[in-house]
Amino acid sequence: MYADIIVDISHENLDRSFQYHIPSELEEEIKMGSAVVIPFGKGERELEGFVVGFSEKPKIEPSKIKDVLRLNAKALPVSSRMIALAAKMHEMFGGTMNDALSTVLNVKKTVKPVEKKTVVLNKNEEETKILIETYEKKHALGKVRLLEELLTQPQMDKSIVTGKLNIAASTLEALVKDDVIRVDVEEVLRKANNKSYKKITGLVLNPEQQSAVDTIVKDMDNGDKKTYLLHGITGSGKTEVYINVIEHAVSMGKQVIVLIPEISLTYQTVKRFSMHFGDRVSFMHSKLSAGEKYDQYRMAEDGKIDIMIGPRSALFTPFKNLGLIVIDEEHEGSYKSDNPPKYHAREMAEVLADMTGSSLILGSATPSLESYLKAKNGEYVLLKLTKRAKDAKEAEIKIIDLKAELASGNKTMFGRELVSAINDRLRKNEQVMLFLNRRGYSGSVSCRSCGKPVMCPHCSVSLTLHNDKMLRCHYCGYEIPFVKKCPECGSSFIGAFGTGTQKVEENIKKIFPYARVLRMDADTTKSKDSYENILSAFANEEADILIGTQMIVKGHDFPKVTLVGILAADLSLNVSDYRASEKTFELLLQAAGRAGRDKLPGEVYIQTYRPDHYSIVCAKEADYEGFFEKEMAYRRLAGYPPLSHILAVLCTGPNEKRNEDFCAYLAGKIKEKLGETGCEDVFMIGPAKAGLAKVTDLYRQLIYVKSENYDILYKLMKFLDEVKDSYKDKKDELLYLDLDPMNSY
DNA sequence: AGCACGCCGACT
DNA sequence: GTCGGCGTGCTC
Repeated sequence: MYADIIVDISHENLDRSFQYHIPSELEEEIKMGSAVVIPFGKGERELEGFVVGFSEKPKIEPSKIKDVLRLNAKALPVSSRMIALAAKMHEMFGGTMNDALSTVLNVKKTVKPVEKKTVVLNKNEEETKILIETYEKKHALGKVRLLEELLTQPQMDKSIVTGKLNIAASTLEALVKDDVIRVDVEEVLRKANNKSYKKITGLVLNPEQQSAVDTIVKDMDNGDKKTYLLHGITGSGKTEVYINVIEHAVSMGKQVIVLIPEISLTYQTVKRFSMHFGDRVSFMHSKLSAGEKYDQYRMAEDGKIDIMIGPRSALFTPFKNLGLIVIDEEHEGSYKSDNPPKYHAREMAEVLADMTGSSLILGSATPSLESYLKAKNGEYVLLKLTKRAKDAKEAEIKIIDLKAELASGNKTMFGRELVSAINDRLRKNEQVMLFLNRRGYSGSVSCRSCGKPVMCPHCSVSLTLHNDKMLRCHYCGYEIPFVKKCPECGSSFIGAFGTGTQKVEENIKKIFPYARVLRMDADTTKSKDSYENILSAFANEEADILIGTQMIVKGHDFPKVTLVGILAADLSLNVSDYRASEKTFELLLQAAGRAGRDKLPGEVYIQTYRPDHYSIVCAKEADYEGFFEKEMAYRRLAGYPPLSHILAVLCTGPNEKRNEDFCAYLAGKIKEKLGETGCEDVFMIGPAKAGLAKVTDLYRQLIYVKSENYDILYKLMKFLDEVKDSYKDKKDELLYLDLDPMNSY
């Protein structure tokens, strides 16, 4: 009997299985997914690997095949379901099989359990008293101290004994040896969700929520596994729907995975769910320690929890009886992985749901075009929530035309209506959120004489001015003091253009000197708890105005916020990315959703130079349907996803010329390949300098290949992955392949 | 990845 | 003459 084994080294040359002979004594134990130790290479060095298949016959000359050494005791065995999931991921999104395996096995190693040690008295009272006397005679004061303490309480934490009582380890050992005491060891699982929350029961649902729940529950009862797109406006209570459906799934003995877009949303989501499901809820994300991760993994496997919450990686929780997957804010770009395998959590969730017969709920106020299209085509069941829960009314959205403001002499960054609205809220003791999608003090710094912006020497972007008088690159972190003279022409007419959150904060403090202002962006949230601190300070009404970048718009619930100002809606609209309109629309609706979430009515001001752009007009009307139609028409015309597909081929390297040559070589290969298969409807764009032509001193060349046929692009991706090594002059050049990219390069 | 083999330059 | 540079190739 032979096993196909993947070695635990992530390298292309090793990205295949190797056949090993299974010694007869291991035949019983080795299973699909077993972690094994194998001899590898000339040096017979011992490597770890995973069994991904079995075969009766040797595929190569039998004398070359070595024996499996043993099972890898340190590693967790992987269920064959996870191996299959990894294989599917590898197949769908490229990368090495090992990358796929390590993504799926986000917990690989067993970690020593935390042990709770208790010192227990082994003798009765009389015997102990006699012992104390004899020890006193021997001047064994430590033993006396401990035994006297144990007479009052026969069981003590070892940490108290060695700590507070200051008993030496040798003293304990001696007593254990003489059978006077014993030390009991108990394994303690590190609970990630270690807080307890007030329990809530009996949610009252409005008719829309109830009907959504009923639809899903009915299908579940009938064993009908489906995917649902829950399209609910902000504040419509999607979470209540999740909770009710989860309750049903759990009552059927099923387990549930809930995906959230970001680690930062973990705390509030866990709190929400724990209030209903108590300690049957846990969470898992990359910031947990290895031990914590391992214990969450075990708790899931042992059925000690029912609900796992977390970002992308939580999808791979090893539940025995998975019945439901929920993906909240399914439109979020963060569900697509940045590093290989560049998988999309939504698509992997579909695979996993198919494999396990689980239901899948995708929830969003602004569904991705991909999902909405599928819902319209009947692939997903569309469920709508059109009313805000808790009798809250939808916020009123107003547009401020910055062109008109400028024409009438207002040169500030705040429209007059917005200023008076802020004044009004400050007077009424209500809260305001101001949103600007650019951190730092201002945008670029450029010379008024020669017109050249000050650039980062390592990346092809202009430096951003911060209020500590430093110019910083937001891509590589390079910084220099603010230059007084233009580095190009020496002119001293140099100035900063555009506005960042720091400048907004400064100006707001000037206009409203008495307002208490908080700012939240990448610069103020560097330390571990800063994120939570700022949000809780604002929630506790320790501030009147919260200024921030997009991180403030996601899912937070501040009942006292009645005014949201979007200072420059155009910032996200003007980026060169085919998703710009979609992202802007999402952002505007999400931001608008922060206003008036409770009893107080909300108001939203959108400042823009392009008041007629459809993503702004549709956001004002909260008209998702209208936006969808217009955006789909644009995508159809331009041949963009979801109607068409794109393969991004990015080449990087430290030498500009060599990198260009490498990319040109690949472009030639693409042409050859396409000519060969005779595809009419495949278009290659490029090669050309990427939008970001240089990052951290690496030059970037880009090719886009578009086609309506996903298969062709997929095959092309595999093909490029194979031929890239046939380029002879390749040195430090790297190739990145991304199918239907979520961000622009 | 990591290790061995192999074919050329400066040294005890 | 040899030691060691790292380019090349292979791993069941």
